[in-house]
Formats: sequence, C-alpha cells, structure tokens
Amino acid sequence: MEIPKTYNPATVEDKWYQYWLDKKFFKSVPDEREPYTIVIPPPNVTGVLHMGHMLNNTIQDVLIRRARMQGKNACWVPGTDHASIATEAKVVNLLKEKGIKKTDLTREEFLKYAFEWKEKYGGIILEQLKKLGASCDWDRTRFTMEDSLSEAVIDVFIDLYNKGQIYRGVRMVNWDPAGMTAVSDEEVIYKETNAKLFHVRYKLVNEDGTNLGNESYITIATTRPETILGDTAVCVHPDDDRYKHLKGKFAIIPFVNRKVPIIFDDYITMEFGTGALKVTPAHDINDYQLGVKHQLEVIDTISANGSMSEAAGFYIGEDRFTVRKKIVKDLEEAGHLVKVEDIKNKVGYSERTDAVIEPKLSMQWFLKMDKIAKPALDAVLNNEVKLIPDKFVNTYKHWMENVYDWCISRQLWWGQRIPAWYDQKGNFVVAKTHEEALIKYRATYTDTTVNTLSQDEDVVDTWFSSWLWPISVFDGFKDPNNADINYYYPTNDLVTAPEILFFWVARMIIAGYEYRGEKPFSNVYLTGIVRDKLGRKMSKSLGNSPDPLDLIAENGADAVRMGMLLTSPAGNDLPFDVSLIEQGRNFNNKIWNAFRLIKGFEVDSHKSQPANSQLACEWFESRFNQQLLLINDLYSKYRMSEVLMTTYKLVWDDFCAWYLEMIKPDFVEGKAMPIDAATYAKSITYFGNLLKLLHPFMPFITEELWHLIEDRKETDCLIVSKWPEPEKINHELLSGFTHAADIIQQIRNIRNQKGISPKETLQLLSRAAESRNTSFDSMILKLVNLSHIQHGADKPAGAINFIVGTTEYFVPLTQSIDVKAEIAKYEAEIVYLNGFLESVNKKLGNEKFVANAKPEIIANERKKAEDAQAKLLIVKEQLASLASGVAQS
RNA sequence: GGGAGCUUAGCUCAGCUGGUUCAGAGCAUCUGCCUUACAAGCAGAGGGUCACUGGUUCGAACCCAGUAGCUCCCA
Repeated sequence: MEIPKTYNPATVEDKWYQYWLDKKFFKSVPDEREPYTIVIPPPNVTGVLHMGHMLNNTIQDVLIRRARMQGKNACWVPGTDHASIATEAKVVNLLKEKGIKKTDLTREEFLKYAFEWKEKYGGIILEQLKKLGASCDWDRTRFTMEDSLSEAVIDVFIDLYNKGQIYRGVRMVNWDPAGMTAVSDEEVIYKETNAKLFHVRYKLVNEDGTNLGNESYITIATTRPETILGDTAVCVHPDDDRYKHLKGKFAIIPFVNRKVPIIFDDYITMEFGTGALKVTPAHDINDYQLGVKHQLEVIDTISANGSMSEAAGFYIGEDRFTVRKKIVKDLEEAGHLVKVEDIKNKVGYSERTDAVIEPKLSMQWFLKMDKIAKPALDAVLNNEVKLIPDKFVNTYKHWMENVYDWCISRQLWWGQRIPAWYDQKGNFVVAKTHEEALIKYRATYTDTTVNTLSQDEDVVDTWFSSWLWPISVFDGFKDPNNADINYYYPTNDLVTAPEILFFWVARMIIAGYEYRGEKPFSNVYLTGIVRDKLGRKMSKSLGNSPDPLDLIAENGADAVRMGMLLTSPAGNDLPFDVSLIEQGRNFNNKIWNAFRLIKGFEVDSHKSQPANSQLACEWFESRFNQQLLLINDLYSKYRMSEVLMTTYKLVWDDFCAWYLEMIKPDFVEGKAMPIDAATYAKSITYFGNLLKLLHPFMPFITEELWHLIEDRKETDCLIVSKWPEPEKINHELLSGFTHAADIIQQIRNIRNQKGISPKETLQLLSRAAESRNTSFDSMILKLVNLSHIQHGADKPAGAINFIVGTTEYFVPLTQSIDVKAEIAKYEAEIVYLNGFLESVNKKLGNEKFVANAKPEIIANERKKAEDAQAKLLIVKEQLASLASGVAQS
C-alpha cells in the first residue's frame, strides 16, 4: 500500500463527521455519569460563519471533546437566535426587492414571510459549524423564537410584571429612524465625526415681550440646528459673568417665534461654545434631564422616521439632515447665524442599521434592574461564577453596581409580542391571551361593556429571550422539574465574547438566579476579538475577513482550528494571519508522516528489543506522563493555547525528533532493517496516546489515523476513547536524557561548524571515569553517528572539547583546529564563569541573605558555586594546555 | 471627564507566592543539508537595558510611586 506523502484533509473530514453522526457520538441523554454541558451562544439566524464564530466554537468543541474523552456525559446544545432587528431589517429589504412594502402587510403576513425566510436561511450557520467539526448534539437544536421558547419569554414577562419588576414609562430612548425602533445603549456605536458648531443668535426680550434695551441677542452654539424649532429654553451657567444679568429674561426662537426662558444650571460647561446652550428636551438626553429639572415644555419636532413633524411648524416631512442644511441657510438669510466652527464630536449610530441615532421620547417597557441584579453581582464576586480571565471581574462589578433599568420593548414585529392588552382609553392589563386579558381587565377596571382589547404592537428585546437560553433549551420553564434541566443545569462552561458580557452574560446570570435559584454556568471563558494585521476588527463591512469556509476548504478544518488557537489566550485579541493556519497545516503533515514511518516498519517477531529502543521507550513514557500532567493542569486553568503548544512540542520534538529517531531501525546496504515487535507495539501505543491528546484540537486527522494505525472495531473511535491517565515518572531518566541530548547537540554543532558530513563517523571521549551514568551512550552513538565512546580518557591532541554539566568531553578531529578561536572561546567562558561565581559568592557572603533567605535557596546557591568552580577548573586547565600547545608550535 | 488594564526578541505571547547569569516558547530570520517518514522537512545559530525614572529589598521582569505610549469600558 502506498501512503501519500502529504495529508489530504478534504477526503477525510466529511467522512468522519458523518461517521460520528451515524454512531450518535454527539448525542447526550441524562445518565449516571457526571454531566459536562455547554450551551452555544446562539448565532443570529441572519449570520454566516465568520472568524469570531470559528474561534469561539473551536474552543467550545475542544472543551466538549476533552470532557467526552474524560468519560463525562458531554452535551453541547446548539441553536440560533432570532435577532429581531437584524432579521427584520433583512426581511424588509428582501420584500422591498420584491416590490412589497412592510407597511402594506399585516403583522401576520409579515411574520409568515419572516418565518419562510428563517426556514430557508436560518440554519446555514449551523451547517457551517459542522464543517468546523463542532460536535453538538444536533437533536437538541433550539431556536429562540420557536413556540416553547417564546412561551417562556411571555411567561417570564408576565411573571416579572406581576412581581412589579416591569413597568411602562416615558423615556428618552435611542431611536433608530431607519429600523423604526428603539435600541438599547449597548447597540449604539459612537463614532468620532467631523461636525460643525453653529453659533446662532436668539433675540432677547423681557417677560412682557418688550425689547431689552441695548443688548438684544444671546448667541447659542449647536451642532444640531434642525432641533432649534423644538427649543424650550436657553441655559447658562449661574457663575457665568457674561450672562448673570439675564435672570428672568427670555429669548425668542427664530421662525417659530416662541418665547422661552433663560435658565441657569451648573450643568453647563462655560468654556464650550458660547457658554449658552439651547435646550431641546424632546431631542437630547441631557436637555431632557434639564427639562425635567426646570419643568420645561417638551416639543417633539422629529417624527419616527427622522423627518420633521407637524409640531416643528416648518420643513414638515423633510428629513432631519436635509433640514439641517436648509435651516442654516435660512438662519443666515434671516441674520441669525453668527459663525460656524469646525469641531469633532461623537455621534451615535445604530449597530444594526448604521443610521444616526435620534434621542427620542417614547413610551417603552422597562425592567427594574437594581434588586434583580444583586445575586448576579454576588455570584461573580464570590467566584461562584468564574470569569476567565478574571480581569473582567472589575468591569463586571462596575457595570452591575451602576446598572440602570433595561428598556425591553422594541418597535418591531419579529420577536415575542408584548402581552399587554389595551382598551380605547389606554388602560391596560398584562395577560397571556386575549381571553385571560378580558377577565383580568373586567376584574381590574370593573367595566363589563368592553369586549375587545388590542394587544401591544411591540415585541421584546431579543436579549429578553436569550437571557433565558441556558434554562429554556432544557425546557426549564415549561417543565421546571424535567430530567434534562435537573441533569444538565447549571451548565459548566460558557464561551463568549467580552463585548456581550453585560447584555447577555450578566442577564443570563440574573435570570438563572431569578428562575432556578442557581447560576446558569460555572465558568465564563471570554475570547478575544479576531483582528486583521492592521489591528482592525474583522468584519463583513470592512471586507477584511477571510471566508472561514474557504480556509477550511483549502487547509482542512484541523489546520484552521489549530491556527485559531495557537495564539489566543483567554481575553486577548487574536491578530489573525494565514501563516498561523500554515503552521497548523504543517503540523498535520508532520503527524501524517510520523504515521507513515511507523506504518512502514517491517516487524520481525523473532528479533529481541535492542537496549537502545528499550531506553527510548522508558524515556518517552516518562516524558509523556510529565507533559500529560502539565497539559491537564493547563486545561484546568483554561490556557488553551498553552495546552496546544505543549502538545505540539510533545509530538514534534519529543516523539518525532527524539523518540522516533532513537528507535528507527538502521539501514544496511540501502535497506531498512526490520523492527522488533516490542518496540513496534509500544510505538503504536504511544502514537495512539498522542492522537488522544491532539484529538480535541484536530479531530479529523486524529480520527483518521486512529483507524489507519490499527484495525479497530466499528465503535472503537478516538472521539469516544479514554483520555490517558498519568502514570509514574522516572525523573532520573529524564535528566539523564537531557544530559545526553546536550551532548548530541554539542556534537552536531561541531559537525556544522567544521562542515563534517553526518556520514563521517566521529569518536567521543569523556574525562569522567566509568562511574558516570553511561546508559544513554547507545542513544548518543546512534544519533550523531559515532564509532565509539570512551570514558576516563585524557584529551588527545587535535580534539575539540565541550562541557556538559560538569563533565568534559572531547571529539578528536582529523582536520586542524583553529587554536586561536578555541582560546578565545575558553577565555570568554572564564570571564562568564568568574562573573557568575562572583555574583553567587557575593550573595553567600552577604549576612542578610544567609539570615533571610529560605534554606533551600541558600543550599542551591552553594551548589551553584561548587559547579561553577568545578567548571572553571576544567576550562582553565584546557586553556593552559592549549596555550602551551601554541607555545610549542 | 470617570474607571479598568496593558507595555518582555522582528511578530504573537509565557514568566505562578520577588531567589539558578533569568531572561523563555512558537513563528519569522540567518547558516548548512534533497540523510531512504516529512523541503509543508532535517541539523545548527543569532536575536531582548523586560516602556522610562525613582523607591522598597540582601536580591526586582515580578512589589510601590511617578512619567510616556496604547487598549477597553462608562459618560
């Protein structure tokens, strides 16, 4: 059988994914084993897989696969989020292309279209996750807007309303005029923009409307002149000498000729603009607060779609940005414009539609947060819920201590409709159905003549459904005592982005305590953001992101997974570069070729195991166990990149570069000798164990090799194999190996420097007597092609020497030696050793050190001094003999 | 404006409660090799005043203070 030289992932990956599915290895049902559970952060139904998903889901898959191999009942619950704004916008656009306007449809008709769209495209991202190798229990796939999850949302709304936690109120909200909905503060992106600050003068008058003598104007500064029509005051600082005399005076708003008071408030920054601020309570959050404080009139001059309203009186129906230009021109013509300044300011944009946010007063539903958030704050502070890395605890604490009420209503159709029912007069009740609402209404308002109530037109915020996710995916609301929720909840780990720490993670913790009296998960692993080389966040709009599916198609999922995890410590951004994936691909190839080598061995069952191979096996077992302990420890700390790197080095360096080279049979006359059965069997075992350690990161190639390296039964798959148990470690063997490896490196270096071919045999002499550990001699002989090793020898003429530990070695050379270079080398060594010795002796001579330092540290220093002295002696001796040689010649 | 954090090799990062002359890894770079698993490879080498300044200490990349630069969060 000819095994190809390079590994080809394309033919392998789909095959194994299907195999795992067929054997139901991803499936989880409650049993007596310890559960290990992850709920996926549900991607938007509108989404396609991007690099962030890749990173996030790879980490989840690594965790779940390892847990599965540890014998836990691993359950990874997948699903999607209905993403109200994003999806509704998408559907509206799609309909527009078909020539259908949303406003021409009834709610039911629109939802029908939306569901059709979701059925068609909503599952794409989950299909893409399969390409990545995600081992989700697909039978458990949920959707935040499916009936039972929606019912949970409505029940929770009603419950919280009945508890007095939900209320309705007028608030200044972030209005998205394109999406025609309010969005939360978290969904507003502030961008620094170049703007103009317009200085506009308003006429001053007395209370009775008469002119003010010689000073007849006050000049305000504004970036938003179109809101002038809604001004209901001009505000100045009480300490501002320029305006102190205007107490009790009034200003006249241009065009509308409204008389508004001059008010005084220390909120004003005197240095900004003219120190005089126009106050528009309907269209600015700060102005609104000033308005409440000073009891100002509120005039809403901008409609929901961002055009001027009837109340504006002018420019009615025209867009706010058009009006901005027009009104500046008109103000100028009317002599009101004093000057225009260029400034930078921050403008809020809708995350969903990119429209400029319009602060707008409207009636919304709110959830009170102060009380309900408390247990969630405590849970993180006392480590019941761990944030990884823990630097996020501070941020979390700050937010939770300053949390404000959550605006949960959205002016959309795609989502769970708010279960509030109104009569003609605006009275309302909260109930699940119209029927129940009527009963409640009649009981509350004692009006039996009312027969129909109309339901609130709005839906709840998407996060108001996804905060229930860890409970609702197990039907914990519908059936709070069912087997699944009791078994899987609380889940173990949540893997998500720090960006949504507040609006999702914190709220899930809140819901967890509110509805289960228990945390939803124990650990929150916060990933970084995937950035491009320039440090920009990868995004569709920037077009700076590679298509993950292309990457997988080109390099294989294993290589991509490995590339993603190579440099992504928790919480740190990942500066992505395709070279990372190349590294992954190269590693795949390395493993593949290690397999080719082992598989290519010809086994001779009569041959006994050479001492050299036996030693290699013993050493590798110790080394493997040593690294396994380290890997397990790193996993417990969620240091995924380090787990991967440690495994990488164990495979590449220890197994391939050392072990395989040690056991590789010799070539005699161009023909490979057979290998003994014992070493072959061990090698297969070791390779299998390495595959296990690699499997969470590189599931496909490892499964493939697991089956190629040995004949296996149908269900004997790596994905369900047992994670290795650490066995005993022979530390003496490990340090003996290190010493031998140092010698080998020295000799290879000599070969390199002297240009001696690896085919030319060399000798190694050591000054130490036979008492030294010689068990690694056979390894040295083999790996650097020596004819023999002699112990207890003196330095012959024409040899190069080196020191490992405190032992001196010689390699006799036939070619001449650059004596001067050798002398220089020794002299440098002496300077170094003297310096070292001096620093150690200084420490030991310091009374305070000897008095204060721990005994083991002092002992260690003594050992260092002894070793350095021994070495120094050798080097000096060498130098002397070289120097005398020079003198003789 | 308020708060949190970061700065270690060309790049991305380790460095746990101060204690091996402590400065480390991977990649990249350089040199030599098509050696019969792998050139997607093998062997070897070079590379850093641990941002800066001061302090505490017998001893500081690590603790403290200040300075500079960067990032994030909140307003």
